[in-house]
Amino acid sequence: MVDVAEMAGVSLKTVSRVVNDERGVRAQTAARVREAVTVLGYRANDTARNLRRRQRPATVGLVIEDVRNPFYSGIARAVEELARVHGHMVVIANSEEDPAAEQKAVSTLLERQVTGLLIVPAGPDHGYLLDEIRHGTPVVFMDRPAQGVGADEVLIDNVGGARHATEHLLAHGHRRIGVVGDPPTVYTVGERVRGFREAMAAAGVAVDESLVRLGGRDVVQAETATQELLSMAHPPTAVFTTNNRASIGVLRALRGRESTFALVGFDDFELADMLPVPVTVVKHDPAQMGRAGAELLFGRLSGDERPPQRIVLPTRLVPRGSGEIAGEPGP
Amino acid sequence: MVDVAEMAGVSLKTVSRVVNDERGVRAQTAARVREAVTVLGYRANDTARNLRRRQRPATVGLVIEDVRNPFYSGIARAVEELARVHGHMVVIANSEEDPAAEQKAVSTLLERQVTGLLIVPAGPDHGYLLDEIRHGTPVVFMDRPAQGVGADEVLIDNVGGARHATEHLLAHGHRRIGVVGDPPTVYTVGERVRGFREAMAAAGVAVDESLVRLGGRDVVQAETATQELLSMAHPPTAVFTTNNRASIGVLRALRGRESTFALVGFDDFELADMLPVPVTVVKHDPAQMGRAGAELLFGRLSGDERPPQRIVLPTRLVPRGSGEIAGEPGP
DNA sequence: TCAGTCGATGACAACGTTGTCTGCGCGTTG
DNA sequence: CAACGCGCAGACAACGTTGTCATCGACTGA
Repeated sequence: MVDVAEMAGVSLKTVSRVVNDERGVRAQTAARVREAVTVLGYRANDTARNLRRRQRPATVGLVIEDVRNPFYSGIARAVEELARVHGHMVVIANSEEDPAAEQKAVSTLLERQVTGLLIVPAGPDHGYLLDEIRHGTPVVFMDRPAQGVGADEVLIDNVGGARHATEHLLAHGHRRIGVVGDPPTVYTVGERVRGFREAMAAAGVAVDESLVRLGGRDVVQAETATQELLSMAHPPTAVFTTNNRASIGVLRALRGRESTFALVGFDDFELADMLPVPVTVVKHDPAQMGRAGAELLFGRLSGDERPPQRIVLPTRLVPRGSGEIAGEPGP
Repeated sequence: MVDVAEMAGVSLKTVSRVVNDERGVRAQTAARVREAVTVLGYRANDTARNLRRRQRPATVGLVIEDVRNPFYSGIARAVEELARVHGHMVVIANSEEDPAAEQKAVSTLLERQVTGLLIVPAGPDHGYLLDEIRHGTPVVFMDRPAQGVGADEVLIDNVGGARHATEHLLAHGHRRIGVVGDPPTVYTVGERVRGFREAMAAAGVAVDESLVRLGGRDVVQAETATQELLSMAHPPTAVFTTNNRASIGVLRALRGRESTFALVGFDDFELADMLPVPVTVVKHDPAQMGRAGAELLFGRLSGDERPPQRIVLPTRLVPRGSGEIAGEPGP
């Protein structure tokens, strides 16, 4: 900047005025400055500018489990789009569902002075964010609520979606319905299992606990769980999967087997409709979640002072075939 | 920080020493400072620290086309992992294959003082980065080379992969082979089409240009192109797709049709092996590309002064069925 | 003609840190 | 006992900007 000022024969402040498009500089002077800027390849230093202006870098932090999961990349994309509109960039951190990693990421993000945080919580407690939130850093939790903090949340109707899925299977005569998915300690899984149990109870059907296989964290573990189910003396006639990874694991286990079962999965996934038996799913829109979260965040940044909001997004059952396989005739 | 200093009854510098784990502070004093830090919820201001230390925020910029494409999210994830190891965060920008958007993103990233840039180039010319690179900001181009700049590049063996794909189809008797994909102005598409033509020429088979349908940018357009191919008087007996989006478009168009053709697609994709006719693909590893790019970048940051490197990653043909459909007997 | 005004520009300080240098008190050494 | 070294702590300046205020010349209007 000093070089530019010297070359243009003006003061630092005038250069500052020109690069910031402030008024009060003669056109001729401005032109001289601009020339020097291009010649010297000067670029304003955002760090110094932010320090001086006592503002934070226009960056929001997004903490998710894994970008490779289409659910999260859908969220990430939507957040990025809205952020761009608001002149912000997005820093993505993968928590890998590990509370320690999440906390580490959040803390680094905070030191980096991000203006706001969008978090898919992995840890059980977010009290450690209380101070930050009180100090004015807006935080929005997505997909799962946070414990120990009052903050904006964007969730989906997990219980309702799971209930619909289960009712769908029940309607097709199924009574021995299994569940395959992640550990029930994961909020969404817990809720979805709850929806499943509610629907079963409402139909007066007892849940055979040996058919509930929760705990796998990836496709392979879901596959293994399914193989175990299939090799039981009385295998289930239908299965509800708690998320897209589990659905795919189940499908892999099912492939080539003669024995099969009906399936309804939570989360839609690409090509679900193109498989030999198209997969019936509980669909929802990751982009909608990302948008809603980002909107809340930027709303807070522009002065929205309402009490913490909770947005619950709808789900929709998309029947495609795999859930319509008939079970044994009911009693 | 002043508050902390006051509360602990020490000078600013001593607080600084404590939070930075510098030696030269009595244990007792340090404890007092640390207490004040927790009580007041003090967090070091990275902006000011970076300014003072004349260093840039430990952040790398990643410019890709769209995180939702598994190819890019695979890259993103690998980059993030390596970045974390090096204490860096990753800012992701989606260029949407638009040169203007790319340049805008790069420029913002640069103002943000990122320490390095990983770019999947959308624009044809990257001369505008020359200055930056000369000024010491390391830039690595991924998936496509950059014009007008000497910088590190990580590519895949597009020509070789496409040649293998084509040879595979030729070996199964196909002569009327079509191509569906993005505009050939996209570097990778151009290269893959080149590989296709080379293999055809080597086999002495003329390319029927009416079967080459390049220009679609998404699944839907590939689907349309395929429908056009299928409704021709002499439809192709096989098709080579230049990327995963195109492959999926083709598959969608093919579904439910009686008429079909053999297919080999560039890029692997999830569930490709689970479809009614498992899809033969030219496979490569996005994570490997992300890692290689990030390794180059961090190498530069730690003083690697070699001339610009070009890494070319291998591809592998994975026969799954869709490419093994027999064509008309050759002459 | 002269006070008053306005537009253009610059001097200076400050943003929150940290590197450098200095100072103090105490223990060691010849 | 003087000289020295060492551990600990603080004063000060500077990182690259920009907000504030001052300055200066020219122009306006009575």
